[in-house]
Order: sequence, then C-alpha cells, then structure tokens
Amino acid sequence: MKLTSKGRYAVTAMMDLALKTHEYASSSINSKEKLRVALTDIADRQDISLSYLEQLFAALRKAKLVSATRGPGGGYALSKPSEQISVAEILTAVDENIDLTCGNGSACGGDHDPCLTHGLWSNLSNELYRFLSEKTLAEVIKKPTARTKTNTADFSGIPIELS
Amino acid sequence: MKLTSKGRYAVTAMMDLALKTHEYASSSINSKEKLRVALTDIADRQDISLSYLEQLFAALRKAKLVSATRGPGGGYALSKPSEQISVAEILTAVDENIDLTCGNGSACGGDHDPCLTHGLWSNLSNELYRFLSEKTLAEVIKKPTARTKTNTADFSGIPIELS
DNA sequence: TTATTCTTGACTGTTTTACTGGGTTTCTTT
DNA sequence: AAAGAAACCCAGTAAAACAGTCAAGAATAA
Repeated sequence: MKLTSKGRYAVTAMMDLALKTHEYASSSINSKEKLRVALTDIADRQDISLSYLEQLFAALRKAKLVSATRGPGGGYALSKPSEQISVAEILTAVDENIDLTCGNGSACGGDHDPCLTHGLWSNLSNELYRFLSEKTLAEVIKKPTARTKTNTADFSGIPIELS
Repeated sequence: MKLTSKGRYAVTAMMDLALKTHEYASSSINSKEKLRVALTDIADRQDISLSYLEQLFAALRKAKLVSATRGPGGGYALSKPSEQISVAEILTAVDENIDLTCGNGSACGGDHDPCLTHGLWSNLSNELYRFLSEKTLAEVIKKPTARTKTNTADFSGIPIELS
C-alpha cells in the first residue's frame, strides 16, 4: 500500500462521486435514474486530468468499487453505499504494487535478527491498514467541513499532506 | 508525507538503532559510553545498502532525530529517548516533499466546490498524521513480537505492506 | 599515525507519476 | 438511422522519485 498523490486523487474523486450521488438522491429531481456522474464533471470540479481520471477509474472499476454505464447520460456510480467503502480499499485499488513486506525469499524465514524488526514493522503496518480500513467514504464526507485554517493550526507548522 | 519503502527503511533502521541502544544500556558492559551504533552494523543486520542508509541518516540527522560521532567506536545514537520519537517524525524526515495539500495558489482559496472536498480530505490527512504521531519508537519495538504468520492472518489475504 | 567511522556530493539505472493523445465501443437522444 | 455523449482502451512521454553506487574528504579514537 502506497500513499502518494495518486491515491489522493482517487480518494478525492471518490469523495466527489459520493457527494454528487448523495446530492442527486436527496434532491427532488426525477428520482428514477440520474445517479450517474460523468468523469468530465469530476475532472472539471476537482481539476484533474480527464484521461488520468479514466485510468484511475479503470482500476476502481476492476476493484468493483464503482460501476459504469456508457453513452449519453451515463457515467459512474458507487457500486456499494458509501458506508461500505473504506479509504484503504480505494488506496489499494489504484496502486497495484502490493507484495509482501518481506523480500519473501532471501534473508527472512528464520528467527534471527532481520526477521525480528521485520515482524515488528509489519505490526505497525497492520495497524495503519486497519485504521484506514475503518475510515469509510461516508464518514469522511460527512464531516462538518471545518475550515482548512483551523485544521492546519492543529499541527505545529507540520504540513499534513499525503504526497 | 509519503509512505514508501524509503520510509520503511528509515523506520526499520531507527528500530534497529533503538533496539541496540536498549540492549547496550541493559547489558552489564562498561556503561560509560558505548551507546553508539555504526551504520555498517545496521546495514548488515537489516540488509540495506550502506550508502543508501547514509543518505537516510543524513536526513535524520538534519531533523535532529539522531546524533553522530565520528571515528573508531563512533556511530549514531538517538538524540531523544525512544519514547519521544514518533513514526511520523521519521517519515517526514526522510521525504522532503512536504507541501500543502492545496496547490496553494490557483483554484483554492474561496468557498466553492474544489475547496470543499479539499478541506474534507485534509481532515483525513490530519487524522492519519495524528495516528502516526502517537506511535512512538518505544511503543513499536516493545511489542511482544507476535509472529508474522498470525499477523497476516488477520487480514483477508490483503498484503499489509507499505510500498 | 592510522584505521575507523561519519560526511558529502555527484552520478546512474530503473520505476513510478502524472499526463496527453488517439482511437474504439456502447448507449441515448433526436 | 444519425449524431453525439460518454465510457473504454492503448501507446507514449517528460519529469520525478527511488534505490543504489562510487569516490573523496574530515574528524576522531587507538
């Protein structure tokens, strides 16, 4: 699992999608079937390259996090309610590079020193993964939208970005 | 803040350093001043390229997480007790790319849509940072060294690595 | 002095990012 | 049936980051 701006793009786009979906659902427009959001809209709103978004959504679709319908009026929709989509899922969907912590061949396997620290590290890794697994999309977008300034003020000058 | 194997190397090396320091301190050897650990030892034990480690430790030194003494018998030591060193500190020390979440110029600044999701995302980012800030080196190495197999079993086949 | 160790900097090959462009397919609307 | 809107798919690409190497130098303990 990696944490770069690629993952941030993916999460941002999914947040946008979830927000728009919710907006559509709660509005009084013909509630039959207009729950699709076009990538071009997301690209415009979030200022992300369309073709890049397409690549990310190809991965998200492969991970069955979103479903798509083509043609005019088509677009993407969450394939599960936002309460059931975790940030960890999104992150692992877009970066394919997921091998084991250990080089899975050479030095690891016994009970000697390298394996020790290795096991401990993987504990931390587990905890982090669990933390992100418990953060759902619904949870993230439901926040009372605290202003950015108050957020950054919480940390002593340390930027808080994932990139 | 990024999470790649670069950061993992750094954390692993710091864990090794903390462990060795603790080992020295609790052993009955001449407790005057042999709390220094040479990079070559860490490189050997953790199987990391020495020159690469040097680069990482240059950054760690700049962040005042470790102190160095040269010459024979020299090496590195934690500049603070391991209880006061967080994983987040180590991670931010080795990857210099720490800018603000927002492009800090163009689209963000008002109260319109892009800023909305942006602010929400930075909330998540904050929480993650706080999580890693509360994880100290001492805490991480003190774990009862659960075996790796039992760890990976907790997750349904999903690898748990950061990279 | 001499060996040991950190320190610094430049340099390299590979991979990943982030992005562009072109085309094809599927679907709705007219 | 035609037009167009959207997802799809592929190929390529510049820049960055990653992971590592090499080499020369500076400080210090033995």
